[in-house]
Amino acid sequence: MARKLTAKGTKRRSELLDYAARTFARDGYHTTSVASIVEGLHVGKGVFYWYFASKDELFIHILAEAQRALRLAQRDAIAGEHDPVRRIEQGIRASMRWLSEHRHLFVLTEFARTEARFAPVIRAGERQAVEDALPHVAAGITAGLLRREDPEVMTAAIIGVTAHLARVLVLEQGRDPDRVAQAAISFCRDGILQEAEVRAAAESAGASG
Amino acid sequence: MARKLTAKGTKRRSELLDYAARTFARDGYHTTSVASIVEGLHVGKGVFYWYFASKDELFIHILAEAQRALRLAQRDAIAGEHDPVRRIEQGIRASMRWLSEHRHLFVLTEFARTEARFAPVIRAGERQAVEDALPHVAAGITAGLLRREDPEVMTAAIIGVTAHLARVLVLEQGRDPDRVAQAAISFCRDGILQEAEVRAAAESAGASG
Amino acid sequence: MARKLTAKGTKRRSELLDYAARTFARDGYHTTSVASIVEGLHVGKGVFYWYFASKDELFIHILAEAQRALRLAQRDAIAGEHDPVRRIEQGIRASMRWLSEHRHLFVLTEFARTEARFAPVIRAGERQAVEDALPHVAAGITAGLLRREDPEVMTAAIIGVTAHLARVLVLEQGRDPDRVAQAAISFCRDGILQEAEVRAAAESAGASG
Amino acid sequence: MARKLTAKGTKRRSELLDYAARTFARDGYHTTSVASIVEGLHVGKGVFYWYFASKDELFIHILAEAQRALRLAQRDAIAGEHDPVRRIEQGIRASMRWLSEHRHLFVLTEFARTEARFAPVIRAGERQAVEDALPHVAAGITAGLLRREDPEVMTAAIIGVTAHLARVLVLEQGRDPDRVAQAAISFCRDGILQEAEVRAAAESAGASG
DNA sequence: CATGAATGAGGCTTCATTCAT
DNA sequence: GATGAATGAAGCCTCATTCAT
Repeated sequence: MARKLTAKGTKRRSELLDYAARTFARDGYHTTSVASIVEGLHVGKGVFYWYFASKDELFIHILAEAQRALRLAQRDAIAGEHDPVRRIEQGIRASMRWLSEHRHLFVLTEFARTEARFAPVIRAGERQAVEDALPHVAAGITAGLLRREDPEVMTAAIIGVTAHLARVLVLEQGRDPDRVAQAAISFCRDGILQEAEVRAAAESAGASG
Repeated sequence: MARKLTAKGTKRRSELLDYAARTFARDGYHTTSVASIVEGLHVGKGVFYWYFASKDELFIHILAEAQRALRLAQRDAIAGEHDPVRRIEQGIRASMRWLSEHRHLFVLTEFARTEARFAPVIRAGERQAVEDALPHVAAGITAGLLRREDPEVMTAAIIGVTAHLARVLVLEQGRDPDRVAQAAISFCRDGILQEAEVRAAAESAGASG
Repeated sequence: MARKLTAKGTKRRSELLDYAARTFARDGYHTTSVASIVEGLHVGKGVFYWYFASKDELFIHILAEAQRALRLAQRDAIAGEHDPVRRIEQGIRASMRWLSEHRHLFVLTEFARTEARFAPVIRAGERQAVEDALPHVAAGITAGLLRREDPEVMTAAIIGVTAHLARVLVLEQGRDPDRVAQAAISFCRDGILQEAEVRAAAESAGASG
Repeated sequence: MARKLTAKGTKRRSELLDYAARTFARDGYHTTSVASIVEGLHVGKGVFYWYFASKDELFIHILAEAQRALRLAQRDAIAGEHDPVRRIEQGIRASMRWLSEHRHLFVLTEFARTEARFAPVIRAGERQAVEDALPHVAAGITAGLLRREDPEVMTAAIIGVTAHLARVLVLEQGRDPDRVAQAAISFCRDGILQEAEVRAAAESAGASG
């Protein structure tokens, strides 16, 4: 494609992208037909194929755009921040908020991973996300702020926690994204284990009790 | 359905279940046709519908069976264990191993979540998983071994870490599941933050350095 | 076919015929599968093909049997009767009662007429019915009891009235077959027109009124 | 459905309707595949489903349209006529002619009655037909022109005679519809019985002979 | 740019019939 | 005689895509 678009054309194109994304997310990619998309927008089928070469291409556009937007949100969030730990925290907060506000795009990402044609797009995006976060983790380790563990593992774990809590607690259970972000941060920072001293106190109390 | 099956029939049914699961996982559910399944097994198309009412029904069987099997593996893993923390650790290890050994079923689960008719199955399974793990987390908190945080959040976070590391590090990168399990456990136990004392030492060293 | 059947075999065969006939009538011939018939009788598919060469053959048996039975009922009804008009009346009564008691067979006959493979069976049966009734009509004309009209037309008309009233009033509306038979007889005998004298009286009354 | 159709589209749609109706009538509804219909019209399979949601829906359209057309023909036929008896006669004539000219639609109606999903359409149409004719019969009775019998029964009988003679004498035997209509009228008006006086004369003659 | 119409491969499912045991 | 299993042609329908206007 890469057509030159008029102002109206640009608008049409984003209408298509947005409506398709929401419909794909709600009904599934395969379950949504091109016909239903153009019907939903009250336009002819020609419109669709004027702006996009194929249904697949449209979907890949949606995915790429979503990844770009999330990355931007994360970048903005850590812009003025220099402490590695707080950068990570801000990243988690921004991600949680973005996933909450663009839940339909989140769902699409999860689907895309399961189909051979789209998986590479997602994997590339995820590698990118890891590469974006890795330096902060590494810096945190170097600065002695973070444990001396494989930084790639740590990064992946943080992403995993964030995504899963976003899905289960925010999207499915409807909890407040900022609170869930805080919980995710707390979990990632300190884990689940009680601090040694407190634990010792509790144990002696338990023994004496 | 619910036919009476002979020994041969039972075998055929599992062949179908297994072959279909692997093919769905490799090529995607929608991309795999019933025709290709029966061709792959060198049987007539009717065989499929002798054992299953529909492609969807077969898929739901696969999902349910996978959830049951993972749950059994987890149950076995914590059988002889009474300490809540070690129960959680064993659960993570067992899950990681199972997901690594049944990666195709893991992939299917992730897809199923993205389609309205299958999502309920997955969500039910996940609720079940949370309910299974929750008591141990709660017991750990009561015993003063775990931080006094929302146990449901903790449980969800643990599941999120485990699943994500399984996918990225084990399935995609091919790392050893037991090592990844250990990393997941370590992350979940202690988080990423360096212990306060070490941190203090590092900071003073950094200051003096 | 034409197997020699044991007593048990004969029973099985009529069970099949009866169950199939009722199911065909209720659900339609094409809509009823051989599988559903054997399932309904809790037997294997082999049973079906042991007694009948094909689904079509079974159906044709049902049709032929139905026609034979109706014909017998009619024959019995006029057995002791020698007056042509009363023979016709008794024929109508017997038919109405039989159709009411074997409504499922009636429905099948109507369907069979609409499919090229079965239509000839029905038409043959109907020709037979006309041939059976024709002599009585002809005798009635000769005896000066019936109008001097084309006897074939009269016969067809009588059959038409009987069948239609059976379907609409007895089967659909659930009226009493004997009453409907009486109405059919009355209609066939005298038509709808008021007798001339009564009509004349009414008209003069209307004129004076 | 309920599409906006262009002139060309409207034409296509009627082509489909007409061709399908004739083919269904000739070969049977179940025996006629959608594939054979579109092949017969030299169009792609999609065309069928562009205009109709399903084979069943198309068929129901055909039935409804047929009923509407027959009703119109009847209405036209009695338009200038005020005498109840002549209205009935004209109705019979118009019906006979219409059935003869649209024999394929007649056949479809008869089939439709035998399948659960179509039967309601037919029954509704038939109720309509009875309701249309009933007033004239009732008026005839009130005016003293027709016998004082259950008008619904009379109406049903008239319809039964007309339909049956149309099928057997016109469609199957190829007789002239107007002559058959006349015979039907005569039958319905006067029945089969010879008038009393003629009968008496005949009997005395027979006695003396 | 846009529309309604058309294409036709391909998908899911049914089902009469046959067969090994 | 009888069963569960298997066959595979054929049916209905969907849908991404193309095209004439």
